Amino acid sequence: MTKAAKTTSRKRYVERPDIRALLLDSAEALIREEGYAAATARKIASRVDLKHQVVFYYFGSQDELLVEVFRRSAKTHREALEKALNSSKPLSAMWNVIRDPDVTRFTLEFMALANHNEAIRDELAQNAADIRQLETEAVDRHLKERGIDPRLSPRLVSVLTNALGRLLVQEATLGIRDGHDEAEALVEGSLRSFEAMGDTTEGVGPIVQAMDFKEGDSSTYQP
Amino acid sequence: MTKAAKTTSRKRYVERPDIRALLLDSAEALIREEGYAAATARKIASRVDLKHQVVFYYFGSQDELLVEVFRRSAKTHREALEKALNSSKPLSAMWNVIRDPDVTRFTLEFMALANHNEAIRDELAQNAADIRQLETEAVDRHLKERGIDPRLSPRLVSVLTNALGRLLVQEATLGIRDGHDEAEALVEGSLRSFEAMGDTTEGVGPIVQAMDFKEGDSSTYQP
DNA sequence: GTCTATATGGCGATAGAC
DNA sequence: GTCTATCGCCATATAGAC
Repeated sequence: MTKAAKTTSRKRYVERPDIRALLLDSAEALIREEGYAAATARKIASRVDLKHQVVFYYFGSQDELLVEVFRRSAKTHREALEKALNSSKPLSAMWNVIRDPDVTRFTLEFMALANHNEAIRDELAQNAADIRQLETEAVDRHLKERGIDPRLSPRLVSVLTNALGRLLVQEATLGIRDGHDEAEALVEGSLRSFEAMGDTTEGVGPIVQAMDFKEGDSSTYQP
Repeated sequence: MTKAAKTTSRKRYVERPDIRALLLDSAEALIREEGYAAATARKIASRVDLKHQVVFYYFGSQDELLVEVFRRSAKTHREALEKALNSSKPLSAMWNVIRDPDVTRFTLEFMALANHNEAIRDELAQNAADIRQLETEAVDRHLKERGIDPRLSPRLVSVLTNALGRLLVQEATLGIRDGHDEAEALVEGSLRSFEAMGDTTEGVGPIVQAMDFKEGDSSTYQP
C-alpha cells in the first residue's frame, strides 16, 4: 500500500504488498478448510485472482510451497507459545495454546503429509523437538524460581500435556467427549496447583496432587 | 483356488476367491505406503492386475471404498484389542496394541481425511467411542475382580494411555524420542503395578504409584 | 511479474460390448 | 464380471509474449 502510493498509476494492476504472503495465506486457508490435497496451484492462485503459474514463479514447486506454509505457521505458533510461557501463569497459558483446535487440526494435515514426504517430515521433526525443548525449559525455570524439586520432570509435563491436549481436540472434532471432563479436570487441577505451589506443598508433583482428586469428580464415573 | 479347481478351464482368467477383498487389500496397502491421496481407483486396480473400472463396479465410488477399508481395519483392530483385554495382563497388552506404529500411522491417514469428509468422520467417531467403551469396561472389570476402588477412573486410564501412546508413536515416526523413556517408564510402571495390585496397595491409583517413581529414573533429567 | 499457450498425464465416472 | 472406449475435468510444469 505504501509502496503503491510511491509509484505512478501507470500500472494496470495495483501493486500488491506481498504476493508471496498472499499466496501463503491462500494455501493455508485451503489446507484448513479442505485439507492438504485441496491446496493445488490453481485453487491457491484463483483465491487471489491470479493464474496458477504464479505459484510456480514464486515457489518453484508444490512441495516447496507446502514446506513454507508449515514454516510460517510454525513460527507463528512458536511465538504464541513463547508468549504464553512468559506470562504470569505459564502452565495454564501453555495448556490453552496446546488445546487450540485450529492449530491441532492444521498440524494433523502436515503429520499425515509427513508420513510420506521426507521434506515435510524433517520440518516437523525439527519443529517438534524445538517446541519440546522450549516447553521443558520454561517448566523447569518455573520450578526453579519457586524452589520446587519436582518428582514429575519438566520434560514429562510437556509430553503429557501435549499428548492429552491433542487427543482431546482430535476427539472433540469427531464429536466425542467421553472422559474429557475428567481428563480436563485432571490436567487443569494439576497445572493450577503447580502454579500455586511454593507454599505448603513443595516437593510434590502437580499431577500427583491432582491424582488425589481434590476436585473430587472422578468417583462419579460409570463405565 | 479351490473354486477354480471346480470350474472348467474355459475361463480366460483364473477365478479369484474374493476380488472385493483383494481390492480392499490393495487400497489399504497403498494408503499405508503412500497416503490416502495415492489410493486412486487406477492404482488400486493395477496392483491386482485389473482395470480401474472394477473399483466402481465393486464399490460404486471412491468414498465408499475408503469407508469400507476403514471399517475392515477397524474390525481387525477391535478384535486384537479385545483379545488383549481378555488376556492375563490386560493393561500391558492394551498398551502394546495402542502403541502399534502401523495402526497409529494408518489411523492418522483417516483422521486427516475425517477433517474434511463427513462419512469418514462419522465412521471414526463411532469407532473411537466404541473402543473407549470397550477399554473402559475392561479396566473396570479388572478392578472389580480384584476388589480395588480406584481413584483414577477406568475411563481416564483409557484416555491417558491412548493419548500418550499416540504421541509417542507419532513422534517416533519423526525420529524424536525426547522424554519418551520417562513417559514409557511412567505408563509401564503404572500398568504393571495396576496388574499386580490387590495385595498391599489397594485403593491407590496406578499412575499415582508410578508418580512416586519407584522406577527412579525421572530425577536424572536435564532440561 | 503476470499473462497466454501448450505439453503431458492422471483422475472419477459412465456406456456398452462380450 | 471384466473389458474397451470415451467424456470432461484437473493436475504439475515449462516456454515465451508483453
